Amino acid sequence: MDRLGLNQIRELFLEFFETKDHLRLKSASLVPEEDKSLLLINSGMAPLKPYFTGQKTPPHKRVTTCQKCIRTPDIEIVGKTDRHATFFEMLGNFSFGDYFKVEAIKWAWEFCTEWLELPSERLWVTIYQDDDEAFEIWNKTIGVPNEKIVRLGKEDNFWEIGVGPCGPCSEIYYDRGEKYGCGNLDCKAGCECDRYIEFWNLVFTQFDRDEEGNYNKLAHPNIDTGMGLERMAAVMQEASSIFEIDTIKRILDYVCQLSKVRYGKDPKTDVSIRVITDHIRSVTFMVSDGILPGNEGRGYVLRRLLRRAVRHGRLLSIDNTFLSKIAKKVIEISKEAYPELKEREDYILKIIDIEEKRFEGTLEQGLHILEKYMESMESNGVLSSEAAFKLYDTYGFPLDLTKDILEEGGFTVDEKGFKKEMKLQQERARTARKSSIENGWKEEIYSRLSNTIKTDFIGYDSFASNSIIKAVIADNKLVKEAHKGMTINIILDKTPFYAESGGQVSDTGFIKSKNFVLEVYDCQKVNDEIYIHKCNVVEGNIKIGDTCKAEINIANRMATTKNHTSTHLLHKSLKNALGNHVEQAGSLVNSDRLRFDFTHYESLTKEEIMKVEKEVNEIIWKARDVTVLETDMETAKKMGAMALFGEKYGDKVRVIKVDNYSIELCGGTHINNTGHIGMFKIISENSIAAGVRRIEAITGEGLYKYLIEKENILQEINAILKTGDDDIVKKLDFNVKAIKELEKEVQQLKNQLSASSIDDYISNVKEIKGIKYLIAEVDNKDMESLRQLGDKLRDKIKNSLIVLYIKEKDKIVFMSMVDKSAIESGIHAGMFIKEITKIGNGSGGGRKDMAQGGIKDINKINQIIEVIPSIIESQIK
RNA sequence: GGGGGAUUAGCUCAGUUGGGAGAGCGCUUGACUGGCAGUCAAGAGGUCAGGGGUUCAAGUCCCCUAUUCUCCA
Repeated sequence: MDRLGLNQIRELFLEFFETKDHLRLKSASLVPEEDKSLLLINSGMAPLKPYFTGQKTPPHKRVTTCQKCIRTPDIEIVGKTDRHATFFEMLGNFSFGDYFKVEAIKWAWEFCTEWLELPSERLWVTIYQDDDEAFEIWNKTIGVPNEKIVRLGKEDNFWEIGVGPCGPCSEIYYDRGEKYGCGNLDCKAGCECDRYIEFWNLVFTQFDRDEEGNYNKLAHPNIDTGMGLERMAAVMQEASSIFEIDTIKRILDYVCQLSKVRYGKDPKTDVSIRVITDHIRSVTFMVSDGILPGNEGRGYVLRRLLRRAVRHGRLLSIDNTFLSKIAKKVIEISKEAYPELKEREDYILKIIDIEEKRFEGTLEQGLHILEKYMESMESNGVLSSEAAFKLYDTYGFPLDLTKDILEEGGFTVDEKGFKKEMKLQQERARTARKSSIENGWKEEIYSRLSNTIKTDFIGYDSFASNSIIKAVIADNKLVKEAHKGMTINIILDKTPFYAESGGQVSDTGFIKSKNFVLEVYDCQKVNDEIYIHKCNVVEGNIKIGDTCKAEINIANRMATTKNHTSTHLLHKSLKNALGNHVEQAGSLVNSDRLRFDFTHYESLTKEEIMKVEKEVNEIIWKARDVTVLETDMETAKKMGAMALFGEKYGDKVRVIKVDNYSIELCGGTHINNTGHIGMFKIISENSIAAGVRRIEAITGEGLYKYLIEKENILQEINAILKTGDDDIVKKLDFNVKAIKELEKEVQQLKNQLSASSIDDYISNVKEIKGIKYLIAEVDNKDMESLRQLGDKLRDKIKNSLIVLYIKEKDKIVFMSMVDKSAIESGIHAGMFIKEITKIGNGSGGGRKDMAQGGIKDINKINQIIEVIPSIIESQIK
């Protein structure tokens, strides 16, 4: 047995199954394409599901893959054990209704013993307890001795998930030798201890479980096998943990080199080293598949992995940003099998860097808050679970960090309470999810249809077609006919209607015959094979088999088409202006405008926007030719075509080429010369998520309308300001300045006015028990000037209580001020206002020296004036 | 999808039971000054995210919306 490297084993496996007439497929993206039930690809067969369920026809009946996978449920354990990892690769061979048990078992054995040269005496197998067929093959055909075939129950060796295809499994184990064993007499394959390691699982999908729980035999059973590449490598290299496998070890060593911490010295730091080693692999691959750190879904998984890695980096006292350096190592090691890593290297490193820096900000904020908490804590105090949880939940500050810092200050934290809060939070989320999970499965009807009907799309060249109605669907059921007033879905044999995809909205239009008129408001496609026209029956009756004329709204299509070609120009121009890290992250193209989301780490400057806009317009004005050609993926890539993250491309791809400027894969509709676009204008630029910007732009007729709108506004302004376009800015500037100056002047005059009238007010001052008091109505004043007047009066009159009021339509507002010496005598403005406003059915309050209040019953003002002396008297000490 | 925060001057942020919008930095002006963020003084700068409500009175309380951060799924 050779000590094969991980990369060698992968290649051997794929080659082996190629010799058995398997088609080698590239690893699918970690982002599931059509499976909404899955967050991330977590097994080798996950991306092939549609082939197993019959939804899609596989390109070949025998397939072999090496699939990148991510699993995070055990994230807390990773680093603490030898085997757990969030990222792993799964080798698999698959049969879609072709070969079955005999071949699957035979080839698995052949590969292990002849290609990998594993000694057969070390191999054990397990089977499902009732699967005698598998036993016969292992025992009779292969020659595995009776005692090395272990029968296991449903829990271990029967694969099923709810309803659907399922079946028994058979696993192959490797015996690492007695020294790893538990010593029990009945220790054998399947034992919990570390002696027997399972590395290959063969699933024989031979049943279909229905809703009543019956297992119905499948006419064409499938084979689905999975072999953990890391586990296999561990066996081949006699590694005691996955972290000692050649490729992974290189990453681990690099972590040690960066942190200057030796591996194997301290169990605590070892955990951190392993966590970083594992997590960075997940992070690098996730980013390369277009996932961005965020607050939900996959983005959140990514963020959590990345931040955990940073956190452990700090535990190793790495204090500068380091993750992207390790990511670079990952790329270097895995680029042969996953060329997308190298292709997007700059981008991947940039995104990781940004997120790591962002996390630093989060930590700083949390630290600030924690310090505040600590200031108000007694020595040896315990931080409440609420406070700790809030730090974690709201500010993203890790608990272990909270603990460490508290410890340094001699404090502790209520961890039990924290866990309780965490549980509550999880339950809240779970119950909320349950109530929203009940949709889906409605598309099933179309998946079945796609086996019998196909729609021919002719809309690239024509706007109308003579078609035949192949299916009519109403209320999610197939019907034979429909009539006026119904909302139905129609499938045609051929159609000019573009179905929504690649961001471009669907065509609208009409389907007509002498018997009926249908208005098409939307068009969607299923499996790229059937086009579903959503329509209202405007007139007449329609039935299957009718011939008809399908016509799209041409003006709409043309406007949309212009916007779509502009989107390509924008994409290229952004790359030119900002750099190669710019990747499309979403787009919407309709007849009104285009919306383009792309990865970029900061807002665009005005200059950048203008530069981008100008470049696009120059291509338009130079009237460059746009050509479309169909080719295969290989050739397209060689031509340098930009392809999108997560976008699925078939064997044949369309390449849209704008002269020598832009070249991009795209299934949308395009004009044949950029001149038709007329003109291009960016109307907004903003952020929609961390690291993702959104640009909205308009072209052609839409832009013309936009200009007219702006012109109208300008004319209105001109009319109001009585100026022409040339002077408008000057005039407006002048007016704004003039208004400010006038306001100032008014304020000054008001002050002067009240100053001059101050003497009048003073002449009305009365006195009781040594306290001078004044109550006066003030005209045409706001609260601000009331206060200023009050200030002045109070400063002028010693030992005083000032009460000023404004009469409004249905209320009176009071303001009261008391000077320092009067306060010493016991006068309290707040209490005073409370007393007098009570009389007039109002309320109020404030401080000793200043208070406000109001009444609703304005007739009570005289009564209030009368009682003032007695209130003052009662307050004097 | 669910929960918890945040949004106040150009920037970083204070703002007590609701009662007079603030600090530091930056900016402008002036004076002083051979020093590493020079010193001192004066000044400009605010739709307290937007909208609605409660109240005599809302930056502050309640509701909605937007943006953003964060946790959970």
